[in-house]
Amino acid sequence: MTSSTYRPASAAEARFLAEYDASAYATPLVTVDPVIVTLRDEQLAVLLVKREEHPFLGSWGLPGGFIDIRNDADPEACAVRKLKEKAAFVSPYLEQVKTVGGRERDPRGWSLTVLFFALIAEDDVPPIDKRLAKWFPLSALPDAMAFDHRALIDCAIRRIRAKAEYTALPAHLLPQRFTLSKMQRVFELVLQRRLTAGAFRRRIEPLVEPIADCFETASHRPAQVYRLRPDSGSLIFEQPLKGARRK
Amino acid sequence: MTSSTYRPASAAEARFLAEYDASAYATPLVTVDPVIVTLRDEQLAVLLVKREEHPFLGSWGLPGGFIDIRNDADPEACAVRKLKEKAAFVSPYLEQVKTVGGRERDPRGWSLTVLFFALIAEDDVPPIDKRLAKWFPLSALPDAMAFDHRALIDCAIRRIRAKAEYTALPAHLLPQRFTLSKMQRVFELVLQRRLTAGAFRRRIEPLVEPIADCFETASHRPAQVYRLRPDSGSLIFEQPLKGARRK
DNA sequence: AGAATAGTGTCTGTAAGACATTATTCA
DNA sequence: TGAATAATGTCTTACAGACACTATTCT
Repeated sequence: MTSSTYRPASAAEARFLAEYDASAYATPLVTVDPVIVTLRDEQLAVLLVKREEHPFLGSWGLPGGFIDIRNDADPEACAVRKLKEKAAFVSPYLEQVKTVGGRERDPRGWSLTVLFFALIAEDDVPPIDKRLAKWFPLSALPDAMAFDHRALIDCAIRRIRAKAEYTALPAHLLPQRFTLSKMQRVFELVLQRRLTAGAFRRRIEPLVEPIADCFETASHRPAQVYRLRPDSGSLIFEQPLKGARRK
Repeated sequence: MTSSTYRPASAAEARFLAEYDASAYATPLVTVDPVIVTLRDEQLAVLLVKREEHPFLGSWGLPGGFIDIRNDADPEACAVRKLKEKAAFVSPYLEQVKTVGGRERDPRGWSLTVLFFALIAEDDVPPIDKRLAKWFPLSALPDAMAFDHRALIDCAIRRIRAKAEYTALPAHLLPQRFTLSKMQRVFELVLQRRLTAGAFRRRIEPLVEPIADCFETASHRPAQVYRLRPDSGSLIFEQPLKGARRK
């Protein structure tokens, strides 16, 4: 299958392309693996599916799979499709991490996988079919997982934690409306350390805007409800976080 | 070709693997493209090769190519092989950027490429066959390039520039021994702005060590020669650079 | 001596962390 | 009134950028 919109530069090139047979060469198996991350019970959790096919039949693994060159426009589209097939996620934040591959990572042969992570707010998590998929907190991942998926998860989580130091990435784990206390808690869970409220607010304030007359009320002072500023774009801070608070 | 070291979990899985034919499914074309970067005449420059095959015959493109699943252990090994095939680079710094793919980027069909960049010191650049390959300064890249290689170069350069803000990545563009002034100049060229000597030295000093009694001499005060500290590892700074100097 | 670059010392501004204090609600 | 959390104000510290000043060599 050759591309349709491309205009060959010469008759010789057109002939070459007409005769080109991509299947004549041995290529790697190519998959996409999304690490779908949310917060559950104050813990980072990832969605795993139970494999219904060989190899690793019955093991837990990432909800990924082969790129379908007929239907996927690009790797991102493939990742979105995988997310849709497992559950009707509402356009979560999706980011490519890296590509890993080699001769040994898949017993079916030389394989390459494009690793993504997706962040989704706890409130936006759709119900899942518990026979097929399950949320695992990071602290209680299954012992034996399919392929190198355990290493892939570690890699994606490292990336998320690293970016939380100098961007507002964890904001994508929050619902659209949130209080700054909730937001701080999410950052603390991702960063695995306590932050001080003053510094956190100063840092995050330029990226959020209060929703007028909207407060979250409880048996204490009501909390202003915020949303991300529509123009806050990449959510990058000038300064990385420095330390942790002592108490 | 299935992996040899894997031990199937069951007889059924062993049977499945024995009968698995990876070539039965349509897979993308899979390539690796390294953006080889050095400094020439006070400018960032990339190595391009003239394509000797269709498509884009005669155009300049990145010195990449197909993954050879027989000989390449993983994508990094493939990138190293590509670098070796074009010139005997001495183990340059190599980093994966991202993977791009889709239906339209290669007229031969749905293709995926794993993008890398390599950094190499001007002094370590081996001589190249000028009929096959050529260094292009970033400011004077060829107008029409093969595939989406122009966009790939832009992407790799953006990554290098971004990391120069919070890591000592540009150090890999220096020879093993260098003066701090030379180092500062390299950072300035990568960052495209002037830096102040005081702040730069404070920042970089923990990552380098002076070589005893080794000075670079000229018609002015001799400059201490430094090398990277062997333990400086990932070369990450606590603080990102903030601004530029005025004059 | 003067040119040229290497290298240092110090001031200032900015922003982070610490922490005490005030604010507001409900039980 | 007290518990609980929200939100603010201020002090201290760390470090980047500015910039003047000293150091050392060669011509």
